[in-house]
Amino acid sequence: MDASRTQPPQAKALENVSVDVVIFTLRSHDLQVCLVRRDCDPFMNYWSLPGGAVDADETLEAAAMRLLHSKTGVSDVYLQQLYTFSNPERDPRRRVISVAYFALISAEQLSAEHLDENSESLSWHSVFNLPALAFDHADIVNYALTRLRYKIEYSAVAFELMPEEFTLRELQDAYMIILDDHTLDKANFRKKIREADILEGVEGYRETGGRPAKLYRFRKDAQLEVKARRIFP
Amino acid sequence: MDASRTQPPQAKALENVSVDVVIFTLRSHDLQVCLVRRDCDPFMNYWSLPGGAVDADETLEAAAMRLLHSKTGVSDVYLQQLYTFSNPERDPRRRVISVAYFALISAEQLSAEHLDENSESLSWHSVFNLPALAFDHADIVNYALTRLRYKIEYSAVAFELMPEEFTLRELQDAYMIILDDHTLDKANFRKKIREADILEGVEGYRETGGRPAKLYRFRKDAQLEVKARRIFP
DNA sequence: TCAAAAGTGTTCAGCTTACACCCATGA
DNA sequence: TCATGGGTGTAAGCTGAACACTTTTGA
Repeated sequence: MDASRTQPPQAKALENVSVDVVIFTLRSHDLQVCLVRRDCDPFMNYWSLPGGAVDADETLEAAAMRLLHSKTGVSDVYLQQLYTFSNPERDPRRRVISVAYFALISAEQLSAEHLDENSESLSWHSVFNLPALAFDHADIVNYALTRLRYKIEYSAVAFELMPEEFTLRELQDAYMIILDDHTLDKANFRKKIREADILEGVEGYRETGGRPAKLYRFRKDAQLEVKARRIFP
Repeated sequence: MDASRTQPPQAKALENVSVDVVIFTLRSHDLQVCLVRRDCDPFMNYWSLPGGAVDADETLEAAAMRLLHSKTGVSDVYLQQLYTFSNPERDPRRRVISVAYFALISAEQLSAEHLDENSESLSWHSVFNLPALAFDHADIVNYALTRLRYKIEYSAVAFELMPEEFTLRELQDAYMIILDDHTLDKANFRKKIREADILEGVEGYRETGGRPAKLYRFRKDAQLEVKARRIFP
């Protein structure tokens, strides 16, 4: 979407195609998406998803990755195609179909500058309390959230949102926040993770209010399987 | 794909976007896809998926439906977006991204003329024995098949491939053909279908080699839920 | 009365769910 | 020693797989 702003139309960009990216992260016990504020019409001053044009010689995924990097400073990110939106009226200026992607970034990966809360043009918003969004971007975010929730049940994508090292409680919190279901049973959750055989213990413990919690990280070799293998039965 | 052949580029068609449709049907104990033979370069004489350009004022889904109707004479069909393919080299002539859809049609819906086996330009091929396909169409078919197999496990899409009335054995055969797994247990399959509560009995029986089989049809009100509800646990 | 296919009931293993309990730490 | 949160074991219940069995037809 909105190719003209983030990247002026060039001879070498595709005319009727754009890419929008729903970038999720977990911050302060909340699932948040990256939004940018529009500085021109239509939808001036509305928040919208990061989006832009596709170069003539790049894949859609490369375009999404490029955008992601320009907005967050991060590369090497989990990125997946979501859906292609094509309502002819979705952009009032001209016909643009938008290929939506969703990305998962851990808060750890985000550098301080990109996390600056006071930025006028880019900030992170709770998916549970979104402002009015430009174009059909509210639909896109909702769909991305639905897909994330499905995916988390059978694959290990949740780890893409976790820091390098984490406790089992922190992982369970992540699941509960994403699913918006805070009733998961601790013992059963741990058993499920143990049987999936995707974690390995690391040295050290996290200080908590009570007994210190063991730290884990994602097994490197399991990480490679994330996109392919079905982790949970 | 291949916008230039099935529909000459017009001022009102999108330049860099096309739609390809993987049309599945069940015929003679086989899962088949509809293919058209190319009559010009590139990939002259290769088989390819039905595809075409998108008009400036129609959605991608409408374009896919229009194509589907022109090739099969059928409307009111199960149609779902699959994936958007964007490799810059996928069409050697120019940059075209292709939004792939998959459609499910029962053999009953297809009129005799469209089923003509001897047609030089359009015919149905077993997914288990495909010819070499033009462009990246083999990838598209494979991906569609994977998705169909997933979907059949938790939703009622298989019914889209069945005739109006059918026996439980015929339904089980459909599942086994699609999954390419001919070991499903009869009793367990029937129990699963019964518990899903999506069928209703109709008058009459199908003559078979042994005891006649009761005929069923899909419950009309359940049909509305197909796209939304998760039928199987 | 036998073959063929429809249709049903029952057992057993494995998994999920719920819940109770113990452990380690700091105040 | 008590509150807090980490960590584990187990019994009950449910689900799915395997299989044996009965029923109804035509030859």
